Amino acid sequence: MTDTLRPAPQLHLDNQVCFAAYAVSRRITQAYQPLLAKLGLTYPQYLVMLVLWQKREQSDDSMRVGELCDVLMLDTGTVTPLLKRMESAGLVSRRRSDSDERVVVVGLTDEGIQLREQAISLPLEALCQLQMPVGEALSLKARLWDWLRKWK
Amino acid sequence: MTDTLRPAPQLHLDNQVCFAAYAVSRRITQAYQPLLAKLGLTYPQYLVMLVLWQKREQSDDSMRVGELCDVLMLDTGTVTPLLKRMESAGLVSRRRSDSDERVVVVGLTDEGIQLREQAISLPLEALCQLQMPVGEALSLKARLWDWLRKWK
DNA sequence: CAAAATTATATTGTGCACAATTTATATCAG
DNA sequence: CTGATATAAATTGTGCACAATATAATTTTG
Repeated sequence: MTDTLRPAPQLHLDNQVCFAAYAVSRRITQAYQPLLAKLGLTYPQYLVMLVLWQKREQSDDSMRVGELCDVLMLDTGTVTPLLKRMESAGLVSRRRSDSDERVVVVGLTDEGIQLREQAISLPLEALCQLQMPVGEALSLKARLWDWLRKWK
Repeated sequence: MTDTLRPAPQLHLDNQVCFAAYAVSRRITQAYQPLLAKLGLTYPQYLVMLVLWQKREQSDDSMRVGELCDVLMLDTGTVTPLLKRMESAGLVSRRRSDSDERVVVVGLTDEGIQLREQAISLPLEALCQLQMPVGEALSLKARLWDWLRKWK
């Protein structure tokens, strides 16, 4: 047995930004999970739908895989299989671009568009689930987006 | 083709607390990853080491699997295989408790204790990696822990 | 004390995350 | 026009996360 270690507060769990962010993120995702299950979506799949629904508000829901990766800050190794599962589920379509055969364009199916109706109330329901006041959510959101803009 | 959708700002990606938290968490983990690779640790493995190192500052680094799950807010399906990999790597030991055969007690090996030396400077290096001032880190940390205490 | 309920961990199966590599297409330099 | 370079996705492999279930030991109850 080695001696007791000299305290190093910077290594204590409750002094870690990293763990706090990780725990908060998982906790929020957990609140969404049962709500999303009703729509047959996983959490990352929901994020893809958010992006495509938002794009469609401008009459165009098509998007390159690479754009999706950029917006969600995920890589193709995550996104490609994710989109394939969503395609099998009938929510999105995937096709090669005509102008550039390297590019794959993703779009919503009718079913994918319809699903938005059931998602409209979801963000608010998630806050309820967490017993988290809307003001608190807005303020934490602002703080985290500030951080992302500066250090992503 | 269906019509353009009526805008629903609550479904826009940049209005989601959930996505902001998820992106921040992954971004911070990414900063740690190359530093941890030098120590042969993954990020969740590092968190386990933090907990055990901290416990050892009080002369006792043994901990039940269930305690580890509680502290890290993870379930056994995540932690059990994680600990097995760490055991194979020679960082921790796992043994059944004598007093209660259901319980598995985890402890640090000598190698696991030694590894702390190389981790001492890691939190600061991660902030450097992110170009994130210490003050900013402290303040974000405080904010996230506040949230966890209230809504975990 | 024996059956029932509880507790602690492990197992199984699905779906991310992401590094590293591969495949295919497009662009550029000479 | 052709070889070199760059770009876009897909593939491969490892390690989480977590729901659901299983296994096994302990405690509680009648």
